[in-house]
Amino acid sequence: MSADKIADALETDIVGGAYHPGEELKQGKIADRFSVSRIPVRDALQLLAARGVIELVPNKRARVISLSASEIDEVYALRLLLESDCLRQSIQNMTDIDIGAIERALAHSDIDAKTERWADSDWEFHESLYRPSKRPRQLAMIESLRKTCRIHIAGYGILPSRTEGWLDDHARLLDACRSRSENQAVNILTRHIENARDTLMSALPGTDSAPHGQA
Amino acid sequence: MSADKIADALETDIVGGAYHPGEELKQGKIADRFSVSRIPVRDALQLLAARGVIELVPNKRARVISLSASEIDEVYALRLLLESDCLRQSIQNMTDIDIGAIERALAHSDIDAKTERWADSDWEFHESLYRPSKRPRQLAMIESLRKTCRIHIAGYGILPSRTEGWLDDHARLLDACRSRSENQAVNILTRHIENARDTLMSALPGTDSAPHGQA
DNA sequence: CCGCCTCAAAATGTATACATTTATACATTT
DNA sequence: AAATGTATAAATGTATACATTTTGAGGCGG
Repeated sequence: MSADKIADALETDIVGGAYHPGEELKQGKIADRFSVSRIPVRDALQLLAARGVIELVPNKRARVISLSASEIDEVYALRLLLESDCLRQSIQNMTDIDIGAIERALAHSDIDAKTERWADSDWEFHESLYRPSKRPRQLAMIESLRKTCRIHIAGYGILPSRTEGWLDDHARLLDACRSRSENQAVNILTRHIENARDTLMSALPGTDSAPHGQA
Repeated sequence: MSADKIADALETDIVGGAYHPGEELKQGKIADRFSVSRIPVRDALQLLAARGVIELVPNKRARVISLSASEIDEVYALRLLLESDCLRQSIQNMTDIDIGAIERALAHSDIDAKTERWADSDWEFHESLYRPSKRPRQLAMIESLRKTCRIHIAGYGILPSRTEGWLDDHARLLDACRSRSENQAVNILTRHIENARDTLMSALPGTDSAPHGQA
């Protein structure tokens, strides 16, 4: 098993909530688990650090990222900026074929609602929304920021209780795309993301139910 | 010499134009140069890949990034989005102390105009503009995108011939900050960045003087 | 003359062994 | 008992040696 595969496996575990934010990853343990030496494990950890999944300080143990409230707030501000712009670009380029792909992604996420695959399907839907923008780098940034959020959501055990509301947002986003209503789509998306932000913020350890307060 | 230092030294060389886009970096050569084994060199290369300075594919040689015209176009689109937003946030938080820091950075970049230190001073000025935004993550993204541009500018041997115009833009940006004119500042910044983009695009190998054409 | 295959040289990937740094537990002191 | 210093254990960083993959040159055939 090579560094890439190890990184992918670890990332799946981390975004799935098997490790919570701040938890340590020891090279030796991981090497044993995958039956390799520590060298490819080190490479894998570097890759995860590059993807923003773990934090790596020389001579210290690797840790799953753990963001403060204000850091999470900035991440969501960046998501609002990048995803809104991406959606605008996307709608401007959107063909009927793209609409079809979004419809399929919506149906798929409908099936996976309330299951453990929800997060994956949710991302697939948004990716289908953003892909027509033809902005691969921007899309990668968005995916990375979303992964950051997901690690915290999974790590703090936030259940997908509001899945219905989110599915509803998705359906309305699709409608806005069908009619090429840029502003309407961006409005829906903005509320969608702000909603997710507040859900996460109020579940943060230390802050008890303070939806978007201090910064 | 450890991985961090090696990465920093290599990055300085690359953004300084010692390597041009697409050029190969061989682990063995670098290891000899710094009198270490290939292990810390590999770590350094991973760090540079994480910073977006080189491209790293398993079993292949490391290469300095080399972006196509459309990729560079996307990078500038992202810069326009992120830097404009950052400047707005910054001006909203800006104190007189911050203004003073911008004034000093402007004076410093004035001194370094037309020297090889221009690029560093230019970044210092923009950093002083953006720092009051209190968006460290957004600032890091901007710095990374700018570094990407700088690698290509340096690698294709674009001389700082238009430095006076850019210094003028900086002075006008400072004025706009003094009067807290968000829109005016963003307008100046937008033209400033678009100007730099067109300068780079028309110097790209393969495209001869086509300022912002196909995408 | 161009394209393709083969094979040796070179570069990257990995395991093992060892050095260095960090962390934990324990004893000591106040 | 709390705080501090020290020693032992554990984890990370690096060098060397070897396996694997890529690459590039040369020869072969079209």
